[in-house]
Amino acid sequence: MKGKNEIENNVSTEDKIKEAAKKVFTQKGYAATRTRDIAEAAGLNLALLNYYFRSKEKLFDIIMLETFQEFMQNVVSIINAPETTLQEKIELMVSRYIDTLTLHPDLPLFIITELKANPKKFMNKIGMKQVFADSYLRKQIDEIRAKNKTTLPYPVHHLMLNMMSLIVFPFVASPIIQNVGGIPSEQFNTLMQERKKLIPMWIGAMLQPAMVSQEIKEPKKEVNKKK
Amino acid sequence: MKGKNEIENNVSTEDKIKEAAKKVFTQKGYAATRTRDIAEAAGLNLALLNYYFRSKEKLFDIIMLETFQEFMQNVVSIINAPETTLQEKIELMVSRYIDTLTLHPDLPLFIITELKANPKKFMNKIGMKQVFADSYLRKQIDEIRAKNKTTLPYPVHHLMLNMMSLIVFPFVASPIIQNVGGIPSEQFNTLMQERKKLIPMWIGAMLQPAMVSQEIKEPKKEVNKKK
DNA sequence: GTCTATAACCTGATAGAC
DNA sequence: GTCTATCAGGTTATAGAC
Repeated sequence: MKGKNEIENNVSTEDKIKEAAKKVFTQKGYAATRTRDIAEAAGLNLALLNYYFRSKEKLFDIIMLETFQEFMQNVVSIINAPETTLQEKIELMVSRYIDTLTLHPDLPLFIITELKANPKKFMNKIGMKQVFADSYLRKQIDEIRAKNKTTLPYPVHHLMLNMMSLIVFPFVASPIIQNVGGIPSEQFNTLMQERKKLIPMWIGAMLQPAMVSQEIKEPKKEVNKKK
Repeated sequence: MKGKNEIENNVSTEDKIKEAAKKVFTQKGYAATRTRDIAEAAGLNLALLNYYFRSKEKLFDIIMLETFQEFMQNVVSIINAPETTLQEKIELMVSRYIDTLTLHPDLPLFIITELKANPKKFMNKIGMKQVFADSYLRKQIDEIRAKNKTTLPYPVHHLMLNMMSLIVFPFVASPIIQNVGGIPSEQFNTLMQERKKLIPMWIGAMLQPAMVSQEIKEPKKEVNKKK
């Protein structure tokens, strides 16, 4: 169907459109992008979009699904590898996520926004309800807790949530960090590189049962406070 | 100008519009909301919007500014109180933020999205470049570090970022947590209540210099792993 | 398959009656 | 101040030439 006898610019029109669509959609969101933007970004005519994909919405759905799966796939494979230690898993996840998101910083905000705008639409098509609960990672954490003969003073899922928070939130909040905080994007990337080493360390600390009793040591204030 | 001699439903039309606008805008974002939605939510006519505020955009700008300031104000007052200890500040911030966001879970995503869509527009009007760097909280952290005669193995601003991540990210990601993770909103709120106690604990652990050396204790794997 | 021109529709904004 | 009716502009989708 493609690559007849012309030299072809290597990539099919359909893929050009998808590529451009992904770029514009992830950057501006569904509602704010006009099909014209996509056509322009692809260096193509508007009518082509409707020729290849029937409508803006249909095109969007494809992009959305692919993007989301790509995003999750990353974790799933790491999280379920039986040959890596817990420590390695954590380091791998942090590192790979930070690299991916440094290249595609718009991804998380895009996925979250569109999933929120249309939960029912994508809920079903995303067949992964209990990614974390069923994972090998989860099993390893449980093992450690058993081995150490201690119980974490909180449900385990907080840990996963914390890890994702520490990794993903800075990217999501980068409009604030960069514009309000006045940090240029170059410095932001450095910050995230630092976190590759720091986040596993922090997560490790959260796994320590001893941690519970630790209090912040600081000079006592003498001022009376209302309470 | 209002409340002439009619019984008046207590709240002025202008405020009805603002209230409805805030609700719809924060829920769907600027691009996806139609002025008709706002009018309907306010139980009023479309033309009224343009009568009171000149355009959709002008109305939006007002909402956006107010919302953002409200959001930041919360921190600033806590962060700069000289009479509370560091520990108290952290507990207060966590607790107050979680309460606010439980009531208005859309706020962070809204602010981030719109700030990203139009950085230049709001950058100037938001007069708070270095909220954290200049804060009393920052000063207290520095004091502790001096007192303990240790240096944290990372720049301090990570700490603030971590705290915001642990608090705010779950709300931002709630579309994923609730729809993909299959956690109902009631259970989500419980989760966040738990975190009121947990986050200060975790942040405390991050402040411990000893933390650095802690490694995760787990059974060693014998499997060869590629590297 | 790709383009131009245009139709069909939607949305923000206004005119004008009350 | 509030409403109904309508306009003006922009956006998606299609018809039809090449």
